[in-house]
Amino acid sequence: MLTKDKIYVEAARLFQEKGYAAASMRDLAERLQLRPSSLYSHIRSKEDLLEKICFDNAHRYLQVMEDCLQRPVSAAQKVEQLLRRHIRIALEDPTSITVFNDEWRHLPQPLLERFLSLRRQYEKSFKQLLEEAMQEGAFKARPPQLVLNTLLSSLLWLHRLAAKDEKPDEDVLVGLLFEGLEG
Amino acid sequence: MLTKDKIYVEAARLFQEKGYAAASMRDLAERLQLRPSSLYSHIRSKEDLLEKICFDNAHRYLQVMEDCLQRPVSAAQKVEQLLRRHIRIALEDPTSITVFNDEWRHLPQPLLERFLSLRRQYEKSFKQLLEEAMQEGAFKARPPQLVLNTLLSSLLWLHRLAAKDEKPDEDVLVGLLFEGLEG
DNA sequence: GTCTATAACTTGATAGAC
DNA sequence: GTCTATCAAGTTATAGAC
Repeated sequence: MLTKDKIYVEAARLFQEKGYAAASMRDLAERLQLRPSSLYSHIRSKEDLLEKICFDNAHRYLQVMEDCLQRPVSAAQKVEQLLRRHIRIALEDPTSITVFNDEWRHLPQPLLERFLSLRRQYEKSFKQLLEEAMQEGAFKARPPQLVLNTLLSSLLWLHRLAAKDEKPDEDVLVGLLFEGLEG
Repeated sequence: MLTKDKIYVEAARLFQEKGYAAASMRDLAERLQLRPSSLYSHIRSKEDLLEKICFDNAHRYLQVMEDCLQRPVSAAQKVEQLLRRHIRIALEDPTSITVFNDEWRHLPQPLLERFLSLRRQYEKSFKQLLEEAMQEGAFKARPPQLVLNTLLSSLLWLHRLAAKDEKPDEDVLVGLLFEGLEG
């Protein structure tokens, strides 16, 4: 694996563990068994690391959204697929949801606006899908923004289980979201 | 209001906005129209600010838990009360859930362990309540840890609405958690 | 592409006048 | 209890030898 790629992988882990602001380039260098200055032969700045991590994941989620929208199934089934893909991404690559959700606010200013724009685009598609499913009668009619926020937030804890062997069951989790506590 | 209290209030807001690590004592002083050094006539350190915010909220949630456990109602109804109290706290004092959930990891080491102990205590009570409700047949039987994490996470977005006038409806949110998307 | 050395700056916190 | 002045340590990043 290229040193550059190793740096990005380790940076994502470090940002997840300590948060972007509390993570230092010294930390990062030490984990890679390099001197801090050597990092700069591969990357331009700490902010570049955050930028790549945030935007790679933003595009990944937008790609997932596109895939799900194209499927020839009902809106409710598209939502289910979307949730399942979210769960899988969170379990396979736990840094993704964390950085995507918690650390983007540290992006420097024109990037921050671009990032928020992608995020709004994603949320807009998701909300439309929820509204469709409600019109179909598959979902109970509720304010789509509230439902969207609740759904996305409810998956946020998944990344914490990264280290543990015991992964939560995808079907049970989807069941909980679809049927609620009362099931 | 005492200067000391103003400092704590503003610190909580600042930590919520920028995160503990990215928030500087200079930021804080400026918002209070003080010189940075003046802060230290009222508080001992930046860490003290985080400590108070985290532990005050930990005790507040434990108090809410105690209140709910003592009510002479079914386990499922206790869970509902607990969720409603969580929602109200998040809407009334949006810094609470945020700092309590995101910034505690920056507590210095013996405090961190004490904090996690309180948190485990809270989660243990909550899990027991969920298990009771499942045994009563009010809730579908699912791994309690999964349900707990999903519930607590699903409320995390509430703090973002702090500024907006439009607050989400408590009943709709509780309905979504109890009945799921399909309602 | 790694290293040593260091520049330029920000951080939390203190000393001491008023 | 606020201020000015300042410190010691930590930060990102660069220069230049090898």
